Amino acid sequence: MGRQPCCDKLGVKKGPWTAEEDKKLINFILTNGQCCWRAVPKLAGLRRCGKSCRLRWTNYLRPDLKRGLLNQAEEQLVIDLHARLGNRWSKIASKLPGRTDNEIKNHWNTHIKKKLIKMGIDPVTHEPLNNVEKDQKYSQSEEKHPQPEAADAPFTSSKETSYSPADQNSSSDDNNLYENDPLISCLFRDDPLQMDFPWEFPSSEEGLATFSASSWDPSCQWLLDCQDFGVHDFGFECFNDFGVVANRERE
DNA sequence: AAGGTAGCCAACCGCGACTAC
DNA sequence: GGTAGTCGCGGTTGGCTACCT
Repeated sequence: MGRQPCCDKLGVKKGPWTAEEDKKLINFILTNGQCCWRAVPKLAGLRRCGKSCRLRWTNYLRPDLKRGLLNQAEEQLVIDLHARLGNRWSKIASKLPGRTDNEIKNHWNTHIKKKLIKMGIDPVTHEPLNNVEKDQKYSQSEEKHPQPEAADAPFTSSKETSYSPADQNSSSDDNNLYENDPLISCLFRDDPLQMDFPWEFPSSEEGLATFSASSWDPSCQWLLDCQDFGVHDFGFECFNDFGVVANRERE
């Protein structure tokens, strides 16, 4: 016999999360850590699927999340990584601290894609749109993603090698394919990309605030983020408690 | 002011890989 | 070794908001 089903569809709530549900989930994770997602809803007293809990946590409630639009440097990095990896959003997100794959995917589809098209660059192949049209005429039976030429791809680095987004299905050969590119090879190590530029983002009324990615302190951002996702609805008392719990755990 | 449209984003769905039984 | 559950990922959708006519 296998395992039990992830959730018994009956009685499982769907749709937007309420402040109360968020509170329960946050409280549970901060107290118990991320364990088996299947068990989370039951243990946390939620009528949700474990899958839904995981998504809510990773995409919205995680204390180390950055809120707000991607800055220019992040956007450039996303474009660069997408040129090499294609739609492997989780891989791309793993190199952008505080950003989720969902967030990057949304940003790509709503902002970057349009920007690139406006600039005459095909967002799939990262080639100039004219070239893409020509390629499609010449080789309709060939691969969907022609190999980008380094000189023609304005958003790719000078260290361009022979991979393309078309390689995205060849997961087992990733290491071999990308080992010559420092940027890509770092994706297959556990450590996040060390960016030597500071994160810059507009802080409400003080112009630009800067902080370095390496000095990232989740506990600080956690407190700042409370305002961002409408924590007022939760009641601040509970978040004071979370802060205490989180700090205790760190000690 | 009201209705229509476009943009944005949180959340869901379905699939594949992995793994427990 | 086969079956079935879990997890994570990428694609898609639906609802809310802002903007336009």
